[in-house]
Amino acid sequence: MISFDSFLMEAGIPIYLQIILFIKRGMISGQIRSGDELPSRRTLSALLGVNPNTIQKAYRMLEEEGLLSSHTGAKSFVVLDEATLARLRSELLKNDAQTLIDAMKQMGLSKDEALALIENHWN
Amino acid sequence: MISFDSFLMEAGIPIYLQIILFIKRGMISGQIRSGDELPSRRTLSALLGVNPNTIQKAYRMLEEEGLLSSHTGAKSFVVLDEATLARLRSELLKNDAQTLIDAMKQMGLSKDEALALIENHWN
DNA sequence: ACAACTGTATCATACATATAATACAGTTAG
DNA sequence: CTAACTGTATTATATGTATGATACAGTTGT
Repeated sequence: MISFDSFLMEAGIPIYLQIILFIKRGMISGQIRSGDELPSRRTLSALLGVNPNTIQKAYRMLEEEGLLSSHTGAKSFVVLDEATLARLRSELLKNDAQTLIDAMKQMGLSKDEALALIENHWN
Repeated sequence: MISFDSFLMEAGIPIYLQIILFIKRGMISGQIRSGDELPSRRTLSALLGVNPNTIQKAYRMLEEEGLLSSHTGAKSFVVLDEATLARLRSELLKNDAQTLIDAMKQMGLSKDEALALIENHWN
């Protein structure tokens, strides 16, 4: 069963999007693999202190993207092939990198200053 | 007059927050300085294609944070001292760095992999 | 003085997000 | 079989975000 122990709520971003991101990043890291069972909507709802409908919204969007399989009565599980995993990895990494780079450039930092900033804050 | 030429709308984040961030980052870069006049609510509204009330919300929050001064009838202008600027710089840089680092760690990247990612996407 | 601009305030509407309370249909384990 | 769990659907309510229209008060330049 997938663990949500390290899930931290972040203000400003919709909860259902945070859940989607958390699961996608888990897939990229290898902690979440094809065939893995997801916690039920009600279980995750209780675990995170979030309304079941919000969990359902996140799961539904993941299903529409083809990343999980859901059928009435049965537990939902992850569906992943190598091509999809590569696409996910590429999309998320590129987006995260570009977001930081745009912010750094707008604040007038050089590449080296940005790299040093990440270096210093890593631990 | 402060320029908003390089302002790009980003999906998913409230517009008024994007405007606030844009202005704060301009302050950090030195492009926006104490005493500078801001575009009027109506002018910026037309420039960005955004409702005047949304601009007002952003300006109002900046004023509540003490970063600008507004008085009925007169143009609003930036209010900045060195201590505030240092606080802004520290807050935004730390937040941006930590956001990226958390994402990279969750996806299982090492520090060197993260640094290489930024390095490769900088240009 | 006056016209044209400022900021400010209010009202209505629409959509997205999140919660709450139910209900029902399909599955799975004891 | 049956109880307890699944997913799914519906309805209602509240809040935040964004738009649109309008009004009024204070300023600034000519």
